[in-house]
Amino acid sequence: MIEDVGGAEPLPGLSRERVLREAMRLADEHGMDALSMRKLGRVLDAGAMSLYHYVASKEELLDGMVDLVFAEIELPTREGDWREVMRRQLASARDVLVRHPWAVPLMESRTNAGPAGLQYREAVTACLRRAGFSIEMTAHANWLLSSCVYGYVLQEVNLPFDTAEDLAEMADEVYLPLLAPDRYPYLSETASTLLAGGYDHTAEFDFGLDVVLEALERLRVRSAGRD
Amino acid sequence: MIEDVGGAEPLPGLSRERVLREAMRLADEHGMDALSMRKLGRVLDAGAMSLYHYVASKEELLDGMVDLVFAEIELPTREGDWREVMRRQLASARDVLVRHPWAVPLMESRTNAGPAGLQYREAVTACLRRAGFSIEMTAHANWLLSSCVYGYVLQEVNLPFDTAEDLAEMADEVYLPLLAPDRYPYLSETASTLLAGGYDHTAEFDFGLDVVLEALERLRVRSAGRD
DNA sequence: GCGTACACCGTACGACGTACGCTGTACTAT
DNA sequence: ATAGTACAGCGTACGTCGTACGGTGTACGC
Repeated sequence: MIEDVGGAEPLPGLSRERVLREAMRLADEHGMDALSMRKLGRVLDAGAMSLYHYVASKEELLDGMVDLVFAEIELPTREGDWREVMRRQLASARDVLVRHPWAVPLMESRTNAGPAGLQYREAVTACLRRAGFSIEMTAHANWLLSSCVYGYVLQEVNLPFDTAEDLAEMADEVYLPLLAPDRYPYLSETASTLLAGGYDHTAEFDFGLDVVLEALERLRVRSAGRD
Repeated sequence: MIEDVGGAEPLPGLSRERVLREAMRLADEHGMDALSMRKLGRVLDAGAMSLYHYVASKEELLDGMVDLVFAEIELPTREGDWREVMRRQLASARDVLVRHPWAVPLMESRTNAGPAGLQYREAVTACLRRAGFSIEMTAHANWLLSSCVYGYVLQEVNLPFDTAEDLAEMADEVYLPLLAPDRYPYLSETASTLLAGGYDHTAEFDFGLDVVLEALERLRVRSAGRD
């Protein structure tokens, strides 16, 4: 059967690229639960089994999606203060992961890094090494910074509100009753304060990142002075 | 039908407690994929549908499991230097999460904190507040420390080896071919070095934690001096 | 004109979560 | 004693999932 190449829509037949892209779109818009081979096929005007010409299995599809996510993250630039460079880079990583929240748990259970994932890690490692960190310290820093991003996004996508208004709306109905002050005095104190002052995901992220970057800088300078 | 109370095995009929415990055992031993209502029922000598008398849905079952995991984490003690207390506490958290790796992605997609989860967060918040952190700074510290633990465990359970021997074994077959030095010079440099020196998950965790704790202590002292 | 390769699909199998309605037992009110 | 009610547990069935398998038609080399 010949491919229907009539429409103005992007229908250049199937391709691995198109399959992965559409899978990402489905996951972004309707969540990971909505991503089934049948639904993906339907979106692509194809049968479920046709997809298996481009991905070996659903697992491999997920691997590919994760790699596409890595490819979206800005790589560290080559010049500039390493802290500034990493700040920009990690902000981009957070951005991308928040935009594709399904990717975080996926990265966790996935062992096979794709080319984009490898290139990403290579670039970050390179940035730290060029800044003067030793190999061991680079490994430490790499771990710590990645932890912050992963952990932060994990927490951000978890919270059931996106904006300060959402938060204020939910507070009365859900949070305050849950956090009875007599049972959870400290939590409820914190909740009230944050509620009053507004809550900004980005500010929270930047603050933590700053603490870590400055601490690492101190270690870098100290070890450099010892050379 | 009367319950068969003959055997020496722990068979006190069904109960929410028993259902949750057995679900955890299944997930621990055979992974999250193996946790289905049918299999869980079989392990409990019951039909799948009987479980629905103790959990409203599989989602609620997962909520309960997550809360049991929180309950396993040691709470911070009341006295001692806050850094030492938190170090112990977070080490316990890492320990528990590595023992139940399925819990990490679960915590991510779960909005409803159970009593143990709330109590855990309350205790950590209390510890930081009593150490002298402001409400805002406590929130920051809480976020940062949690991120480290989550992110760290995310990375640890990801790595396909547990011990240094495992790593050495896999290295030749998998890592070194993957990390071609001409394409990924920095990564392969790091891999060789870490391989030669051995790799210790605990040391890596402790190092990063120390960096963060010391940085937070500096902030605490500085703000205390301003009072 | 024929053979082969390939893109694609329909069907089917065994798993899954769970809605529904049926059992048999235990307890309470009369 | 009897009837009524509540409840623990189960069997069956529906619609979903991933995917193995065996088609079917078109394109192209000989």
